[in-house]
Amino acid sequence: MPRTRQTDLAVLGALSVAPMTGYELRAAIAETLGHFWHESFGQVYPTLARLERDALVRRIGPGRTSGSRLEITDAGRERLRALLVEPIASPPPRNALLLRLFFGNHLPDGMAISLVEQARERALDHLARYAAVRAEPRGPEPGELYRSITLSYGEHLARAVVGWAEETLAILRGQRQ
Amino acid sequence: MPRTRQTDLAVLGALSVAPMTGYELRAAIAETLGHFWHESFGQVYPTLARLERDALVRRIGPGRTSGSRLEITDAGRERLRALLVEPIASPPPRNALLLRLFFGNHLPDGMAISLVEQARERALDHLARYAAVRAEPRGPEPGELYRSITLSYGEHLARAVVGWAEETLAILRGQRQ
DNA sequence: AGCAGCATGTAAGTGGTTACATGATTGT
DNA sequence: ACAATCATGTAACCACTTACATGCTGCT
Repeated sequence: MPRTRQTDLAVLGALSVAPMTGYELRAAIAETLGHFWHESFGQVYPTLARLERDALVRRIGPGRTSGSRLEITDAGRERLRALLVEPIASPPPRNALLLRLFFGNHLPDGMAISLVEQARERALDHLARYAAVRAEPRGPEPGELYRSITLSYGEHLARAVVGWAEETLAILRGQRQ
Repeated sequence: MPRTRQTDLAVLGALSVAPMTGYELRAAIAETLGHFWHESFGQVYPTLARLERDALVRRIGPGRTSGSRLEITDAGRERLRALLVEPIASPPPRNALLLRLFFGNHLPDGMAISLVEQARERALDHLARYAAVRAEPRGPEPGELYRSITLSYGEHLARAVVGWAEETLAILRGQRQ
């Protein structure tokens, strides 16, 4: 079970909400799934072409300006369900921050502290953005519960990073003198 | 600043601790950095060949059975320091679990709950492994502080996942009846 | 003699990024 | 007229995984 067709899942999932052009699709993914998913144009367009060839999506009327919107077909919805229940193949872990920190004794003075501070700041940044999203008024749409659950995941993890960073900074700063 | 040469960093870092064969190197990375880093053989050997060509590592006496150990050179140590201070280029986020959960309303009944349960279990598993590592007796080696810091990161994050999972399970189970 | 573990590599393929090229539409 | 944004794609490249091929060493 390769780690493949993840892009298909994201694309079909997004199109299951509403028909979109490739451009809108990418924007929708960046906006809505942005804090845990990413697709580039170089990935979106070839994927859409393939999905269209396999009749999982279909071209319909024009988008906002030019271009044609793509709509998910029944076969596409079926495919989406099939992809959703496939076991998750996690990519091997690769945490660049921890890799650097692990070799912290080779780091120039103060660098380790600065790395941890940056991590803390980034996490606080994320928390602020999540709070902003939470503040937006929303109706009780069907996907709303699950949107909130993914947001909550981001919040828990960001808070954990802040906690770790503050603990670690206390240790590293204590170590210095 | 491409997301490249991360493998160089991991390899040079590991060799800065002790000379190793490619095989030992890979095992050392899996053991010590295992919870936040990964290298495959198909990556390790070409990298070692390139580093040797660039005189950042050098072949020395045989390993435990056959094969030759590789030692980091002064140029290699310099390179390592240079890589360590390079800004971190994070790969775009791609969380397969959240992607599935986000489209949770397309998931068959009970599937969302099962996904969250699995995530909880995996996190508990990680915590158990971290605890085992903590229990191993260790001397106050130079890298020990930083090893502990990366472990602590793993612990904070795993606890966050457990917390999120339990909160989420309560919500999803409440929703069902 | 045979097996487990040590050791080294290559080849093919994949998923993905980045940069480039191009053009239409809308608002100012 | 011009700029910004909408829109669609391609080409080159990259890191990485997987699978395969090969052979040595030490133990039983």
